[in-house]
Amino acid sequence: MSIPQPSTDRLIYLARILEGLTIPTINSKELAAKSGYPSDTIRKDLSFLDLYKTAQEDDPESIKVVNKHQGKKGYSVQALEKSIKRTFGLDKPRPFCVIGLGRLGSAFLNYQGFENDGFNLAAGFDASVNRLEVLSATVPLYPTFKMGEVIQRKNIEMALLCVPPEASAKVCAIIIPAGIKAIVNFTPVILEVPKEVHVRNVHVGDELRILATRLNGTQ
Amino acid sequence: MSIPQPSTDRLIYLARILEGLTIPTINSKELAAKSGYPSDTIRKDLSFLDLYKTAQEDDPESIKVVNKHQGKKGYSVQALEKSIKRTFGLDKPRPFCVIGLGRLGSAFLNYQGFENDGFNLAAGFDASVNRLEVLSATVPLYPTFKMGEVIQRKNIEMALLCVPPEASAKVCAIIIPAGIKAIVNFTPVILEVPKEVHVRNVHVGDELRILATRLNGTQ
DNA sequence: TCATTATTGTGAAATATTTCACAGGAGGAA
DNA sequence: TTCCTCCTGTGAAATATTTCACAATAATGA
Repeated sequence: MSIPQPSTDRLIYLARILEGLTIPTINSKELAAKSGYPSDTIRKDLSFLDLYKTAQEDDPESIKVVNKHQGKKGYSVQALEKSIKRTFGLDKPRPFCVIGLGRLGSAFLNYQGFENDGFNLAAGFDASVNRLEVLSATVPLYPTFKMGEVIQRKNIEMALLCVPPEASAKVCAIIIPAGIKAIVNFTPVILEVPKEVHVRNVHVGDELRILATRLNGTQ
Repeated sequence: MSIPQPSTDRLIYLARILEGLTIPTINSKELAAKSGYPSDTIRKDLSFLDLYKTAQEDDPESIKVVNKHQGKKGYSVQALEKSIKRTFGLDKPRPFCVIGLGRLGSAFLNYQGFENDGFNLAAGFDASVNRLEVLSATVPLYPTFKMGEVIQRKNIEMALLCVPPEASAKVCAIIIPAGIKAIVNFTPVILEVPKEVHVRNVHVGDELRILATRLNGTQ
């Protein structure tokens, strides 16, 4: 029995909220206020988690405190966060790469949050050797012609695609055979990929459009 | 009777696909192949549009060609794109602003696509006067202390929030009373806003996490 | 012209998701 | 301890969304 996609999305958002908290416990109403989701929906979502299991493995003594009914206290923030990450396999870091090191791509080289997010930036690629020489990063950087080989060798399955629009199709033709299974696409191009490859498009114009429909009262 | 949110999201994505096409017509199966959505779902989504109306107002003669059954030809790409934009009020440009002109925020000052997306970048704001002097842009730039006044005077309702995380709450406290009703939030902070203000979070870490759950086969 | 074929548009059925509502258990007060 | 209150966890009901399936209709070709 699998977790519904809308629940998955909400739970990942809740994990982000929990990460930012310093209090020890929180109840479903407080989570509702912070997230904007109804507390019923949140409780239902949480019922898909392996809360009990997490508690048990971490510390058998803590079961009572960590989960199942806790009377008036709500949930342990820490246990909840762990449980969400564990349920979705986000507790062991996955390697990923950045392709295209222009304004946006190179900004990711300096972003300090990926470790905490559960990911490991394992490589950066760019077509311009000049650019690679100018950039200083703790991450290993490679020219495009080594991309396929490096992805394969390092077992990288995820990529941030930050190349100019005209390069996106060519890049996909290299990285997908090399083993990439998930792409965060920052180009405005619609990628045509096999259906086993997952894509999330990040497009400011579309975000603005979705918001605009809400301002309209259409929808 | 309103259009379901999932349909709205898909239609906006379809509009993006249609913008990139040079062919005159397309059918639901071809749209399915390009978008990844089932053709039935697409046809159902399109049934919410005011296709007929669009054709009529643009050119009374074109009704037959533009929509309703077209036999084996499918839809007019142009008419479909227009209809989606019209249905959601995306056909007249809306002003918006960029707040925080660091790496990411300043990149938006040079992005050429907003006009085409249906938006008008009307102002940029940053706390650092030095930074404002260095940046060259066709967009008017202002220091933070003028933000509330400018937003109000220009009737700006939408903002891209690109400030450092610790500044986000303070900024919201200024821009929301000034009239901002929709925010694309690029900070990793969960914004606490009144429920009439719409927020879309753009968070690379969360995108990676959602993709990771799919690689897992969880969900 | 007329038969054939491809494709739309959409009610109705199937499925999925959200909301409800309440039993049951835990904390707190006296 | 005992009662009271609050909050969880979850089936069941309500609602929403997706998929099905097919009548209607336009393009094509004989």
